[in-house]
Amino acid sequence: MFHVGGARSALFNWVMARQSGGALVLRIEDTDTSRNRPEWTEGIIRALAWLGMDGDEYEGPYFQSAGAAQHAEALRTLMDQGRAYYCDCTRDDVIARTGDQHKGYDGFCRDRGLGPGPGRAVRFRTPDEGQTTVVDLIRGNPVFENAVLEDFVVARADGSVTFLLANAVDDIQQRITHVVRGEEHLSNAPKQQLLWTALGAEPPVWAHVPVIVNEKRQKLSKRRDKVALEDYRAEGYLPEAMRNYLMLLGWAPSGDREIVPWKDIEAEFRIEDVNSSPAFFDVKKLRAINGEYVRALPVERFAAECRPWLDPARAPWDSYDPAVFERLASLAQTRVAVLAEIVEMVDFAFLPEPPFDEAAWNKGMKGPAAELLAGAEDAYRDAPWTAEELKTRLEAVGTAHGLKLGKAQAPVRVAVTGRTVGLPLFESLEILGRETTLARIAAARTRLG
RNA sequence: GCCCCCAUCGUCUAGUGGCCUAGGACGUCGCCCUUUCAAGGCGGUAACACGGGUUCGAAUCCCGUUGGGGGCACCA
Repeated sequence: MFHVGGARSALFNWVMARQSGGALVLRIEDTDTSRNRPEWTEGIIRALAWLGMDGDEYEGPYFQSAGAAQHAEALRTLMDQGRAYYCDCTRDDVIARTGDQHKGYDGFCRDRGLGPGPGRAVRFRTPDEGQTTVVDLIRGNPVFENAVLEDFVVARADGSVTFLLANAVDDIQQRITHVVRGEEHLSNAPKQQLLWTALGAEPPVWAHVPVIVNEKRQKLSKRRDKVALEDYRAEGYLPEAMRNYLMLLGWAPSGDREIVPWKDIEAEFRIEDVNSSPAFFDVKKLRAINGEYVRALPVERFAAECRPWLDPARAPWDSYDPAVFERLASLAQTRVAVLAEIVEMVDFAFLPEPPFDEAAWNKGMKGPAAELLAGAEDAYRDAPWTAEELKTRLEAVGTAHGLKLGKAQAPVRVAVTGRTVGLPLFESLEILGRETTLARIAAARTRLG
């Protein structure tokens, strides 16, 4: 599962790396062995590739767990400097003492001089005074009082180091100059910076990207919101549209433009211009933008992009004819905003029977539907099978009943396609062919009684 | 509770002291086109959270208020 927020951060990182000629490094932060799956990495790589980031666009992936030796060494350095100490407090101990779940560590073991042992973690001794200023390209330079920074854990009781330390060590070693990540990490920045300094390095420049929120203005969460890039991909959002939209969240290209070629984005983007307030993930807008991209596709490309959704393995029909779809594609292109929608747009042509929908049937078969269908059947039996002719003949049938084409076509549409709305009717009939069309009209007449 | 952040139409944004009776896009509404539905065209709707300053002048700068958000794990 690749979170859309992560995707946006990745995009920002990517663009910045390309602009500066620097390298983008992909690091899998797997220091917590208890919650890690190798296949997740594959998913991340696949998602990045879908967005346009092939393996040659970044260095790595590096696995953080592979650096355990250096992490351990850094830990020793901190111990030797007296910047870290052993602690045997459990979380419950701390809460019992402070009476507050969210108060952070109280420094109980700071000067107990504990040695290593089972159940003992290592905490970093944060300075009692002074301030830590985080140089952040997006939110100015937030200042943190060192005194309010708790003594955080840098190594677990089992000896493994935590994310904070591992990151600092790896960042220093990989000579990271810019850290661009979600705002939820902002409060980690001063801690990590303290670590960088303690390890003798000059801290990087940060950019904490505002979170993406839902309609209730809360950070998008896997639990309650649709956040997986893969889900959008499966619905038929185009990667070009997705990355264009993601870049629009918190940033805007020059001029009154929104649909912008990627090369322009790459040329114009500046992390300093990213808004510092949270942005709502508006699927309606995403959809609109996707529609623009879909319509801009050459029709052959459009047809090719639709293929996965039409494949009998996935579609509700057993077999389908690519030649038929090719003829329908141009009719469907302006009517599809998200590729998955192609299925119900053209299913009438591949299903043995038109799909039946009670509401559609009732709506389409109102009034003189029976007479209209009878008239159409007669008119079509020997008609030259062209859309033009089919239209003219049904028009005449309608006129005989005092109806305009808009009304007269309704029963035929429902009889043949099963729906009240859809592709242009006469063109569809032409492609469907006389035999099927007539058979469906006859079937509908029977059903009508 | 503590730390940090944020605040322009419903939404994403433009705007960096006069060009702003605040622009664009999505949404929404209406009209046109029309074989349904889209697409397309035209038009409407709708915002500087509030209160104080600073200034000749403030959406833009400062302070406060209110409101929202993020974080406070031996997760990352």
